Amino acid sequence: MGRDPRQSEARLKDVAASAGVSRSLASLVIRNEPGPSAEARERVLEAAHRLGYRPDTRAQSLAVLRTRLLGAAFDTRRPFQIDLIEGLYEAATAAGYELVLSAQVPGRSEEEAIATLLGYRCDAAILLSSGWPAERLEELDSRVPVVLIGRRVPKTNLDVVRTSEAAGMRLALGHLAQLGHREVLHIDGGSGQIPSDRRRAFRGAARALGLAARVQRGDRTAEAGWEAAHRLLAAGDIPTAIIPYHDMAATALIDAFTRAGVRIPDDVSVIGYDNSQLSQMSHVNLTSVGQDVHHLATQAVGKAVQRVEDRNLPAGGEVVLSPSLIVRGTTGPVRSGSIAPKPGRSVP
Amino acid sequence: MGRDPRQSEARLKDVAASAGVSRSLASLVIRNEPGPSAEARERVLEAAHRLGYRPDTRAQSLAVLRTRLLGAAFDTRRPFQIDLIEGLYEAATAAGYELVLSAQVPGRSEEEAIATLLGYRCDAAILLSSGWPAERLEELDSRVPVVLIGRRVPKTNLDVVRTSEAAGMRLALGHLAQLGHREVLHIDGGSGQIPSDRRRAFRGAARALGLAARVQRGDRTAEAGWEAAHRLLAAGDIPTAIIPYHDMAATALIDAFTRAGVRIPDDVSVIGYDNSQLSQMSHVNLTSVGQDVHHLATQAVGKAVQRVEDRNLPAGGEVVLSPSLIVRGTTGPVRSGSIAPKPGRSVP
DNA sequence: TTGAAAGCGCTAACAT
DNA sequence: ATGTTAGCGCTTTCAA
Repeated sequence: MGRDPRQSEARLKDVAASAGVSRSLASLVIRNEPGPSAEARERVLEAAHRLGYRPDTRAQSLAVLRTRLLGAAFDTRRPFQIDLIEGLYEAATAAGYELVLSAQVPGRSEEEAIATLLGYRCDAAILLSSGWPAERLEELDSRVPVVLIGRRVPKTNLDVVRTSEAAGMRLALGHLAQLGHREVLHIDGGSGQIPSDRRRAFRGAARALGLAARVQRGDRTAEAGWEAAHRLLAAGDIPTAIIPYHDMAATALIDAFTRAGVRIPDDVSVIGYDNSQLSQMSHVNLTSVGQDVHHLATQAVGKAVQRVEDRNLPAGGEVVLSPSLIVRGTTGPVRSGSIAPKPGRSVP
Repeated sequence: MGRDPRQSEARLKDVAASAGVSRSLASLVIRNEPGPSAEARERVLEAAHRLGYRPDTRAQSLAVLRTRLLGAAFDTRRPFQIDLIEGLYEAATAAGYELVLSAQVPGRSEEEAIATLLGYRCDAAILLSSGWPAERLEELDSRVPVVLIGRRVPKTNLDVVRTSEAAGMRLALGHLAQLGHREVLHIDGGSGQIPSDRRRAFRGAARALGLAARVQRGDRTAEAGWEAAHRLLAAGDIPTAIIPYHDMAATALIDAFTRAGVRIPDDVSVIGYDNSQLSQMSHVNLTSVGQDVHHLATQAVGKAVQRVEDRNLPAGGEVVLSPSLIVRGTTGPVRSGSIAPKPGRSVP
């Protein structure tokens, strides 16, 4: 077996030797701790640079009994979580922690994603997509501080950061009511805590505003919007305002309607959910209930860090943020007169 | 400072003690190595389970001088790379490695993403989105085996796995030619290695097929498609076939056209690039040149692992895969007669 | 301001 | 089949 042609990774020892100082001195310099003389500092830094030295985070964390690592488990298939990742990096960095990602993908369960995080011994875990029941989450939380984003976990005191569904629906339906709409339809997200909360919030807000509320079953896919549109077209029963589960479904629904000659927002107003990159694209231009990703991420990291730094702290319960409504081009005043969709293509 | 109320993480030592065996025996059992008796095995496993033991990957890798970690640097803003991640997890797992992700996001440069990976001491780095020049990549490769996905790096022998742009454009333009199109337009992706390769491939394929080729400047955003469509509409100069840079741009372009009363594919055929989840959505139903994500990921992991296991191996150059054309609903036979787009909305 | 020594959790080579 | 010992790269007392 031949020797590695590649120069083996430089270690602190090498840097110290090369600079002619002890390892501990070199260590202090590298971590920018006070102590070493300016001259020693310079020599060490020079050597480190010359050798391309980079501290080994494993050894480092092993020695200090802390990883300063925040684990984040997310699902590649949920665009909203991708947005969240961006905010988490920023917040973690600001708090002096590193973020380590573990993805849930088809073929890699939440189970595995979380197990990996535990293997890294991250100081806390932030779960963006947990479908786990309360008990499992609580058990996990007894091993490492856990913060959930987005999802309510009833009957527990787990750390949760989420956006108020009730407030979101109040904003959305309030906007529609103001535009003169009297009947609203929600295409829901199927089963799961968030869809169910959102559904309930929809009903509650409609009742409070005196709007007639209808709910149609859907799921978390874009297809659900597409199918709902076709169902409505087939039934010839098209409400003046629709709130699909999220932006993806809303976009698909709009597309189906547009192709069928139903005009948005002239005939039907549509409000999405998540204010995702998709909704922001100018050709989509979707009115949407936005979660404040930045704030969500900051709060989650804040909670995590708090529990890491004071390990006596128990889980702190929910932080509920307010959403905002971003009014774009898919909502408008209700038009009198009936809708006469044309089947088939939309051009004369 | 109070004591941690949380039971401190169980260590191998604890498991061994609890099972009444030595650490090395416990280690063998945990790693499922031959040696320990069935009875000892059982005792250790039981203790491990009871204590919720999970090996510390840091300590493990430190001891074996290998992390069995494949680092992947990607960009959250590029949907194609998200798809790739899924494939990489699968391939890495199959090869007995773990995948560790490091994202490039607005506010976190490629620089930092890669530095983090080096800190983890991953055995090899797979770069999905490198914009680095050849020299920097070569220098990095001298520290740790590097495999690039997607991007050609001229004049080097770096490990690269990519899809042939030439073949992709041949497929796309061949399909269009067969449908009777005589003139094709490419909205390009601006500057960068991939856009430039793709542009050149477009021109080459058009020439070979005897098609009139036009190229319009764009960039890597969806907006570029939207804007291109409006430019064409304004100029009243709409070709019968268009190949935007990627699916996102294609979708935006189609949307702009549809709203203006230009029918797809009746008036204009459109082919996207990437066969992304977006293009697969039934309401988008976009004919698209697909890169084989699974194959791309497998090859990249294969190359990485090869160089990890035989560290004498030099970088192995390019692997170029063949794309395929997924024909969906946005391409059709060229129609005789001129296109008369209606400005404004699409319904009578 | 600097150095020596112990230890973080684990594996590996070598006893027994 | 099982235990002992040294060491992975780093930080951290503690002494000099």
